[in-house]
Amino acid sequence: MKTETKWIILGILTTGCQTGYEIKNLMDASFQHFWKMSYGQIYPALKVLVEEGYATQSVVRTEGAPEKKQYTITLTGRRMLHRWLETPIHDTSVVKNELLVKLFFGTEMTRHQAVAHLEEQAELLQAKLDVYEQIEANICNNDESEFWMYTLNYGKEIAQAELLWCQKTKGEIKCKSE
Amino acid sequence: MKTETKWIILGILTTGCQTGYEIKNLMDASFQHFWKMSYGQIYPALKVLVEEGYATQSVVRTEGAPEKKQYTITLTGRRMLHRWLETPIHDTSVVKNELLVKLFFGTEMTRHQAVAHLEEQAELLQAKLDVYEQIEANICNNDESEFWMYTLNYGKEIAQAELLWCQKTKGEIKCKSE
DNA sequence: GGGCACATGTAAATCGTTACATGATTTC
DNA sequence: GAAATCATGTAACGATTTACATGTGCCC
Repeated sequence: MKTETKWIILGILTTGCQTGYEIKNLMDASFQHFWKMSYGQIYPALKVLVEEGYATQSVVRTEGAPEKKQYTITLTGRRMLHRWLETPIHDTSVVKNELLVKLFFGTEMTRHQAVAHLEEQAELLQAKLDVYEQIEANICNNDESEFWMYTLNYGKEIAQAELLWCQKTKGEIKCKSE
Repeated sequence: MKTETKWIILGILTTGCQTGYEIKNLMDASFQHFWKMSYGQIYPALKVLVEEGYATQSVVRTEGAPEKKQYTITLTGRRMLHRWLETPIHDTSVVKNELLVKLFFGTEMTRHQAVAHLEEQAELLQAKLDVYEQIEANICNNDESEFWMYTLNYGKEIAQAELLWCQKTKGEIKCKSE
């Protein structure tokens, strides 16, 4: 079990999410632009956290609802989380950018093709930006959302920069073909 | 074998690199900011490419140098590469940003800690930018480097945007603590 | 002789995704 | 009664990293 996965799940337990399902929802809603996880990672990680004493599990049976397993972070768990949060960030960045890879091999395609890729990417980025704007419009800017806002800002600003680069590069590629 | 890995190796074969070792070197020198690969992927991929008829292998024995295996892309290989280059880019982005994750859990650390992370990151970004500048200064701007330059520009502009965000966020975090 | 650059490769372990299995309740 | 949402989980597969094994030739 990669340690980061475990600590991130543990961290999410401090945000009000208590079940695997809720964790996955939070991931998809607020986290997906900087980290992704599947059920195949979440449920086993929760199990491990309980085994190690960093979280406790309780089964909740509500009438008129499916049974669910609530997880709560323990004191030891919180201490370990803080320890992880304090440690310096090592470059985990597993970057895979297919657009840049294909563009790198630009001499093997037509300029028209390269431009088409950039245009498609620009559209996707614009859509991403629109989503971010919508999210921002829908949250009340309270104390609890402070740190989330920083990560959202990151997403917005990087997408913006990517969009600008797309436009600029498109222009340069067209320019050179004349 | 993930198809992308194979096509990327095949693409690199068109850039003048002919051995696994050279491919790895190119990767580390020009590619590392948007895709990474280890020998454990490169050598098996080369083997597969030969098996599928997309590349040929020849063993070269030079006096006073270790034996090496040169790979050359075949006509079929080039045709398949072009086909891959033409296909639309699907979002492969496997983003893992530990800084954003830790910042997301900002309420679980001191503001001082959060700022420290941002400062450390800013330094790393500045170092990255310096490396990019140096690379740019050392290459002659000929036709062959055109597409590589675009990917380098991407790296520079995104790093720049990240740096700005670091600075801005640092300010906001400090501001709120007073 | 030590260290470095060149050069190739694999096995094991780890990590992560996908697809599947299951089943309750609610809404249309 | 169909579809959507809530809810949990795993097995198989695929991808990737890490560590190891091996050897040459050159320079100090």
